[in-house]
Amino acid sequence: MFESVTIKDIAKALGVSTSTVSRALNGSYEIGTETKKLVLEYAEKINYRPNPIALSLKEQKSHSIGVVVCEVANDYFSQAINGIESIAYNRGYHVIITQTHESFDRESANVKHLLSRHVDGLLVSLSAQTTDTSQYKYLLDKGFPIVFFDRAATDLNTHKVIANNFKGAFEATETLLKAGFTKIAHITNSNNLLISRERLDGFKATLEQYGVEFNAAYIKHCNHGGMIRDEVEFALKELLNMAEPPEAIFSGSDRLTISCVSILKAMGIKIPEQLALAGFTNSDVVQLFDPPLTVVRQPAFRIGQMATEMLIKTIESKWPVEEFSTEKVDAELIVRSSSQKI
Amino acid sequence: MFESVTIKDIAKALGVSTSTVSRALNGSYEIGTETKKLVLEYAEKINYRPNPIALSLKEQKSHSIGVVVCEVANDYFSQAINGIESIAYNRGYHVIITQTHESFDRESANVKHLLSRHVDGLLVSLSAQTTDTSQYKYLLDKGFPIVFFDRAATDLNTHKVIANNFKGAFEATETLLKAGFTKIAHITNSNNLLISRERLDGFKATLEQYGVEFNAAYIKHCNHGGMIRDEVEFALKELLNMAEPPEAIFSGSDRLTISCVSILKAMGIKIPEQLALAGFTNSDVVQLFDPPLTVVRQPAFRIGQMATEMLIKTIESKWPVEEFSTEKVDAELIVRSSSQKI
DNA sequence: CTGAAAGCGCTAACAT
DNA sequence: ATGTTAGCGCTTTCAG
Repeated sequence: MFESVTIKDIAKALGVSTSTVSRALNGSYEIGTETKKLVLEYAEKINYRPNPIALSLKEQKSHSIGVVVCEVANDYFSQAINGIESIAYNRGYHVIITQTHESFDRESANVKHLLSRHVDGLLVSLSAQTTDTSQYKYLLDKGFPIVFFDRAATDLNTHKVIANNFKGAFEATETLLKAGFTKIAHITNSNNLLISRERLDGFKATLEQYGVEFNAAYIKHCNHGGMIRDEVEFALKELLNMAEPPEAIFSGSDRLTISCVSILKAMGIKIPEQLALAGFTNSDVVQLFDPPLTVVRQPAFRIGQMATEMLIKTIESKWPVEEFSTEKVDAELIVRSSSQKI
Repeated sequence: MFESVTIKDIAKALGVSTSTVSRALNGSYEIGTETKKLVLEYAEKINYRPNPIALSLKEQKSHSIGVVVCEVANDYFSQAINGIESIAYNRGYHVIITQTHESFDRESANVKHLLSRHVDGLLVSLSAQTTDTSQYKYLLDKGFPIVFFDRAATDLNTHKVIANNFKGAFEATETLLKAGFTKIAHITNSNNLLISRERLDGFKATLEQYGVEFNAAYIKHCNHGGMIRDEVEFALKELLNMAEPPEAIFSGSDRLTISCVSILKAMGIKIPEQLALAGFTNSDVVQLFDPPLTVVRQPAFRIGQMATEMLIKTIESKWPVEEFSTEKVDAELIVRSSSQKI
């Protein structure tokens, strides 16, 4: 490896012991002011940097946190990672990112891999396929710090940071209703995901409040979260081929919203004339779409930051954490023309 | 830390020495078949995983690679990181990502931070502000492995993976010329970046080949690479206020292309009727724009993979690497309506 | 074929 | 106030 200065080099150069150097560097009181100054100056001069690996071995901490997301190349997650990174960096942690590609097996393998790397804690957003959360339960029971963000597990007692999905879905549905649509379909991610269930609940609640009857045939679950285009296309075609096809769609995830636009365009369906659309997405370019999209945008950066703050707090807590909190942050509805009645 | 099984536990349980266990685990030949089997089985049974931190300390290798990019929340870089991750994961390396936000100071700090973390090598894409590459020179001279991707330094002798920027720019300009535009402006990133210079060269070469005179006033450099919207807006306004304003724009980066569309829309300028557009971007949703965008798309995922393969090869090379190669990969021109003459 | 011991860089008792 | 030493988990001479 690229050679570097050790505490031993300093000790030798100054004719003191390594422990003296260590004490000086760590600002211990039981050391002479003179010696301390000497060591500090010399260390500065030769640009000494403690070896984090040695520290990790000693402290049994790696100062790294593992991140599990479905994919990096996704507006929501890349923004969240940006937030995670910003906090972790400042707190001296580094971030190891892994992707599940919505597969439970990949997710399990990633968690194992991260643990074998001795990460100090985990920031996870479940894959769409995941129903078995026992590996997390096992870890949490042992006191291992885990914070879920966005896609949390319902049955696990730990810190969570999630968007107010119910409210976001409510507002999106409401804007569609207010625009004059009553036959509204909802295309959403796997029902395994809590976010899907919450968004569906928000959707239903809005209909109820506005006195519109709920039609179960208008709900389509895409279990791969839009990763498979055919799945979305199939759902869309089924909806359009109904005796009474919907007039509007509320889509429940980043990828689904984009897929819907893409597929409808390819099919020659005009938005919003033939089918209006409002959906969750964190893409910042949807106002440039044809038509500009009405979206629910989550504060992904902030969510990443909050989750990381909670995780580091848990990691650095002296006592086993027993009290867990769930932070809920509001998503923002941005109304544009895709949800307007022409 | 979350407890884990060590070689010592196995040794104790089996009544052998730690070195025997180590040898068995590492498939050394100087060990009895019986003992070996015993150890292997027991290790398997109790799910033993070697401590990577201890290994790192011993081997003086961290099995991690540092990545320096301007930002994660950018289509090009998130795709590249995806590629980096895919290779690194398979080769047992983990990836530490840092962002410069186009600032030289952040870049320097990130490199220092990564080094203090003892990464085994660096994958870097320079910030738009960077002109001083002496820190990399210093490291390279010491034999430290660095691979540049996308935004490489000209004066440094090391591995590089870049897109064929000249060709990409040539084709984009050509499609504009063939559509019938002759007054073409070029908005690009800081001239500090080699990619900017190569793209400008490609632009000039096309004009020359098609016998169109080059007009220096049609070249606008945005030194913050589109991070600052006003900068792009100012450039665009200057162009439009010229006595002979351009009929088309060729934009030289992801962020600039998107910014141009966004600003022109806000200004009420119709694309391509009033101003046609073709530009570099890796966004996968630009065909949904109004109008669908003509773009040069780079194989970012592949570039990330190649750079990582080269880096790991260099890291694991027994002998100091003296021969460096520059891999050039083709970008793809995708023609859509933003570059058509109406 | 196997065990003992040193050492990677650092900290923290435990001496002096 | 400073030095000595052990130990974190592992590999690797060096003995036997």
